[in-house]
Amino acid sequence: MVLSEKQKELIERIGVFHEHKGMQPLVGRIMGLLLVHDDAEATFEEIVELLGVSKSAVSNALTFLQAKDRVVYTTKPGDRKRYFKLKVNDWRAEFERDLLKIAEIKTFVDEVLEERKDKGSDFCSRMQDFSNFLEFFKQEIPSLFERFKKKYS
Amino acid sequence: MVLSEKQKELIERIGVFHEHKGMQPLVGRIMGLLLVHDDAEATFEEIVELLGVSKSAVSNALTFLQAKDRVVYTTKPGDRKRYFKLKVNDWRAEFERDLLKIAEIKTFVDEVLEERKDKGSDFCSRMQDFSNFLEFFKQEIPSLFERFKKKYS
DNA sequence: TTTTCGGTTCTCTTTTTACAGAACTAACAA
DNA sequence: TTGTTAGTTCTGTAAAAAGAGAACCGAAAA
Repeated sequence: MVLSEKQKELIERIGVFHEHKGMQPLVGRIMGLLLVHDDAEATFEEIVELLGVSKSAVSNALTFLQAKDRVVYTTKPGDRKRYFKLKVNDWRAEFERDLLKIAEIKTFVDEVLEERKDKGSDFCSRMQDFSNFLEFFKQEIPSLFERFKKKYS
Repeated sequence: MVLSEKQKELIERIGVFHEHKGMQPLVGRIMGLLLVHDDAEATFEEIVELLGVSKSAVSNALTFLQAKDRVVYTTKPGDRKRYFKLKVNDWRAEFERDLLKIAEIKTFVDEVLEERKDKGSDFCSRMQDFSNFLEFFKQEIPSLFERFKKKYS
């Protein structure tokens, strides 16, 4: 396949978005490519050609994406190539991981509170509020998905 | 003040946590310092000395943190120094920003869906589910904070 | 069994990041 | 008016990240 201008531009923007999340440039662009690719999957060679990067870079990026459980590959009978695709089925699990990750700060908030000597201070009480909220938030996550499921069924 | 071993170690861990979120090392450690600092605030000079870094690095990091609305400074009469502290009051706004940020992917999902030609495919329908969920999620955010408020009052 | 294909690994280069250090500046102080 | 304080800005640099390119490797094909 050949990428349209619109597709190329989308890939770049999706790439930058993921870069801001801490991923390396090529990783983000590969995710972009797999999203806009007409077949929703691509071979190793195709990725190299469509993104104009080296085999080594693609190899490393794909290894990373597979380790992070974001990409899988399938094979086809009589074809040695691997067909890489995003695990779109798993958006729920992935999103849940993201939510838990941002709530992870609770660990530090709690440790800080334990360590501080000014327990009664305004500072500590604010931090305690935050910690309480984070606990509440974590507990709310499952019900969030359930409520969504109920709404769309 | 002087930092205890436990405080130093906490600062490093908080620093690394923020690094993983894409912030530069010193920015994360300054946030850590302001969290564990006995006074919950620190002067420019103190930050330089306690973290053992250069003035320029601290200046840039503080400028960044203020631009991101994470840190403010106060002054005291007859004292030219600035006392930098975290905006702990704003944890709610900050957390909301984080949530909106991870939901930002919806923009791309929707653009991808618009661009794709295989509208009826399994791939597209999964992506549409995800987009619907993200919309639902964004709408749920205010009520999340309200429910928390109600619970703790 | 040799060649080809599909991908990996290693080494080297380029680019970017993060910071140091010194010069600089604005405000106040002596 | 000169000096001091508190911080900023500029320039250089060490280290790390990102990727190129070539050598390599294993499985399958010829």
